[in-house]
Amino acid sequence: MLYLIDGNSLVYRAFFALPEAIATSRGEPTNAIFGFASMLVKLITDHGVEPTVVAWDAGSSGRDELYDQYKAGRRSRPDLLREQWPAFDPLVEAFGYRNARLEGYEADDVIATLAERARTQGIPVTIVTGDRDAFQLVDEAGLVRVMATARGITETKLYDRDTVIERYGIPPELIPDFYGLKGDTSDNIPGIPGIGEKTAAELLQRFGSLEAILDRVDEVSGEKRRENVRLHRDDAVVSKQLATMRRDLPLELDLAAINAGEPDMTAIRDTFRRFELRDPLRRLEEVIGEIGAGGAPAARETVRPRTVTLGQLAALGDGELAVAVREPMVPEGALFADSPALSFGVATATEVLSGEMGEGPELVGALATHPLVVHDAKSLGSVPRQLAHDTMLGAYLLDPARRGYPLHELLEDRGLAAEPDGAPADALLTKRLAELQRAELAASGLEELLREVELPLVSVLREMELAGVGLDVPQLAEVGTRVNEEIEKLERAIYAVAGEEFVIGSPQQLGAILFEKLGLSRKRRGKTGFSTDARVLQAIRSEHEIIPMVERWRELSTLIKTYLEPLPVLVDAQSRLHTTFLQTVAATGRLSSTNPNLQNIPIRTPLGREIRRCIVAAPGNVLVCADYSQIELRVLAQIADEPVLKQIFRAGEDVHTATACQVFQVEPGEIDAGMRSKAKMINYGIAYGLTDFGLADRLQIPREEAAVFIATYFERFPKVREFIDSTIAQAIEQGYVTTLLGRRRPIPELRARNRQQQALGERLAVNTVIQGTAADIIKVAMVRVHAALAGVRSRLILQIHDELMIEGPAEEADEVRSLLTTEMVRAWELDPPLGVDVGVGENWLDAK
DNA sequence: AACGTCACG
DNA sequence: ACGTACGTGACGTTA
Repeated sequence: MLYLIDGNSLVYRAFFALPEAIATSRGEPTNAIFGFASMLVKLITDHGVEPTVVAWDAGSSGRDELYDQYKAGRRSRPDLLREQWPAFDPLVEAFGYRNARLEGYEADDVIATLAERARTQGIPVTIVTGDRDAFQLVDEAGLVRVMATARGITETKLYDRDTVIERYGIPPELIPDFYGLKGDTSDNIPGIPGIGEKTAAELLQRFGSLEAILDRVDEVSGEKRRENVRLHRDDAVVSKQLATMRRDLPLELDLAAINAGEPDMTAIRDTFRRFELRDPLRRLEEVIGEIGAGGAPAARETVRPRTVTLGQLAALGDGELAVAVREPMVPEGALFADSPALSFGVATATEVLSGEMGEGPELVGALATHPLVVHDAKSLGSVPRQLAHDTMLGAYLLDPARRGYPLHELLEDRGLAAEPDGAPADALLTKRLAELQRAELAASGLEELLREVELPLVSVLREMELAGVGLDVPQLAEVGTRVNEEIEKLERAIYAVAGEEFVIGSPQQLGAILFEKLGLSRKRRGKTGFSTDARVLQAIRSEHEIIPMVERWRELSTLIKTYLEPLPVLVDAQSRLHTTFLQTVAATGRLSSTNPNLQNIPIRTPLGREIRRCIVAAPGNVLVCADYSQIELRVLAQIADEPVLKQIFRAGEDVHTATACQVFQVEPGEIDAGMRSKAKMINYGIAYGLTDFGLADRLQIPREEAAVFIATYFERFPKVREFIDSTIAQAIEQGYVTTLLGRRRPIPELRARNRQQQALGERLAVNTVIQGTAADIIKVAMVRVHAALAGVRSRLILQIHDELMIEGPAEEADEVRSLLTTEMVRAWELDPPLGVDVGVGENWLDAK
């Protein structure tokens, strides 16, 4: 395997990722050197010593002529990095690797040229870079792969053709088209405004290339978007050229003659000691010692699958199978046909089968008689009726706070496999992973939660995603027009008052205007400067006329950019929006919603409510919306067994008003809206681990006063204090907390040495029990409601944490209303019972 | 990629 | 002395 390393990319990345404080004892900066050396060491640790070329930029880029703004936005290489620059060439040579550069060209063109030559000579290549453009070099035959830097500096992810498609939704050869559309701000590649990653991928899937999009611009959906494409077509074409790597540089370098580096340990030691890189040197000496002792990397098990057709699967009987797919496989020439092809793998008890086919649902259909084990069953498009185990859900229940659950990461953690391989191998490994998980789930008491709640929920969620929710596009467009007009006026007014034009959306530039130029009061500060967030602006509102305008601009531009512009583009032919519910993201057990997020549709401001009014039922249908009333506080009352709080709910009183009476020690008649809202803040604050400081800040009162409120709260509701204390004690003892249904969340923060982290751990422990229990309850309710809807046409379409939305024929509304209430209340039968408020309407606003 | 900001529960 | 209320997702800017 030949390694081609983009030196510039890695060095820049190391420089920006690592603190400037990394330096020699003489004060010479070494953060980039340290980072780059660490990466080289990591490569040897993971893959041994291999033939390696490191490419570098040299001289001015020929692209300057193509686009004069190219990289104009990039600041000249900071001095701290410039000082480190001379170290890299000798470092590379010490490892026994080759440096390569060509005057007038960038490192990525050198890499592209070498990768192309290697490919034609049949030499397998791994490109190591942080530059996303390089994905265009990945080839179909698997000869050229890209190892891209991930988080931190030594974490990497290996991309082959399938993983590029998984990540971007497009094959490698369309990467230049992709950046031509989307642009790349860090390289000053303009692209087309309003087109981000998702839109670029969608358009390319549909049209096949940038040129096809430009030719057939009339077919692009969305008026504004069409206009943008027409207006910026030249930018897009130039951007694509900028993003296209040159593969034909006149480089004098014979790849076949490059041997595995022979690390010159004397030179390496000298260099590492010179820059005081003790840790990387120690790691390198360890690994070189091992390799020298003959420790070759362990050979990977090869799977030899039997090739079958979909029809032949029927002959498999009815035992449990593990299934995996790789998608979408792009057929040669026919780019992204309507039904993307899949390659699949099936692992039975005794053998592994593989095949190719059209769609996930067909595969699920062919295997209908089998209990199936899958990783992320919802992503198959059709959820198996007999979903026996889902390794993604299993991993989530075992450790719900992980960043993500990619199959290969889980496998790697257990030493099962590492690099991308194929669907048959995935199927076999999914099966093994499932066996390991089953034992652990049983040991942790999580089996029932998986079997009775999370697995049945998968198909419910999939149906909700497919059903979608209606959007009144013309109405939304009308709101958008009004908002756009107002925002333009505001911008002119803001510039006039500020005395100059600036980027209002840049907190940095806004801060400079407000705090430096206009001298307004500074409140809180963050990592990069003084905060300009909504609470700060509110506090200094009366200091200058610019503030209310900026506040309004913020509100409007958020609503425009997050809802008014993107939503209409996402609707299907029936004008419906289809979200994706994520079941393994929230550490507390909640669901989340993405692409679009339908769990954060506005409601709090008048303009927000206008947007919510645009979420509508189909003609003849109505929306039935039911939400649990104060579910988290009821959960708290129940788990804490707090008699006064329970009595408030039993009596059907308004809990915030009642709390206000208790905390402020007055009669119910004396509570005004302000007191109620303060009590509300205290009620929810308690569940989140509020401090006197935090309450004081939010209520704009002295800290002492806030402390009195909190103390009074705990006097009146003493069992809440006991619940909090015992929950924290238990979390410290066990290392985790559990919810009503036994869902677990480990709280490693409690074991941290720093007190801040510990305090965070305490808040997480308490909040997770409450929020997680509420999440358990509504998940149970969803499964029950879904079952209860079997005989009618109405369907569940949304969940918003404590609220369920059903759409159906108007004549079913009464029946659905009562069924919904009943099942939601029954999800956890307690005393006093859960409260549910339900409403019906043709749009979301009216249904609440 | 990280940060700041803001939409929701 | 230090930070200060939990859980999400989306967007724009900047390094």
